[in-house]
Amino acid sequence: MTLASWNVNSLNVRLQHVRNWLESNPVDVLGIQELKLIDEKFPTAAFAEAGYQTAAFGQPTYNGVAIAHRHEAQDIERNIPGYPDSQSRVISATLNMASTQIRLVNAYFVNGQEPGSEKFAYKLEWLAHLERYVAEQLAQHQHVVLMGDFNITASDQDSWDPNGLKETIHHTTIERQALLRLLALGMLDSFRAFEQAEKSFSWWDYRMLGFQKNRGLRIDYVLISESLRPALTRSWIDRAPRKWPKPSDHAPVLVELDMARLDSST
DNA sequence: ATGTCCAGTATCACTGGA
Repeated sequence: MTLASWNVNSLNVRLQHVRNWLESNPVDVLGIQELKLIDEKFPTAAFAEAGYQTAAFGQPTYNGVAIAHRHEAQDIERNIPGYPDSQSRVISATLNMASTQIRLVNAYFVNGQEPGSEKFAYKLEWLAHLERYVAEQLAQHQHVVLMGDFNITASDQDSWDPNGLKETIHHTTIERQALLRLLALGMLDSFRAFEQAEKSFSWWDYRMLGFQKNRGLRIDYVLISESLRPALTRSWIDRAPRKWPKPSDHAPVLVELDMARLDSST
């Protein structure tokens, strides 16, 4: 099965891109971030026509996340229990496969704007609650996937200019430590499980010819629980939609799992 | 530090993104 994560930067504007992309990339699951629309405006019918059920968690103007899935899903959860948040950033679902289940957490991490700002404090607080939430998911579910727009570069190799941007937003030590703590819970950065080209990024600034010059960041991830490592066969970033007219500034990140490789006897 | 590019609001200038 194939899972993908994509920050579409307004589903209103990008719906046709998503439909076109799903047509040539008929993934089993797509986690979407930055819907920028309310639930009443979520294009349920368009996804149904494409063969996907959906669970959405929107809000006016900003944020918003959704899961489009071909398999049956249950136990939909919105945001982080125990952490009241007016911003719609997390949606989770349990996906039923033939013989097993995957708990999927799709998240739009806080941007944080600038270290030291109020928004940065919110980012760190949100990250702490997410860590607790993922730990709970791992305790309750055999297989867990955490995907989304993390708004953090995991290391210098995930930035086009790690020296010039040292300790700026997405590059600070404290953000990276938060991401490392997520991994330390027993999650794997699926992209780095394979050899990848240097300067592989998932986001490029609209300005200053960012994409043409490949001045980007890798800030979109699909983390899988260690339990799924035997099933991991491929992980990649699809840069193609970033070349389309009026693109999202993010590219989809994909993971391929061969669930048949999991030893169900253990 | 600043400019620059994009989306949304009910605009004609602002916030927020990253």
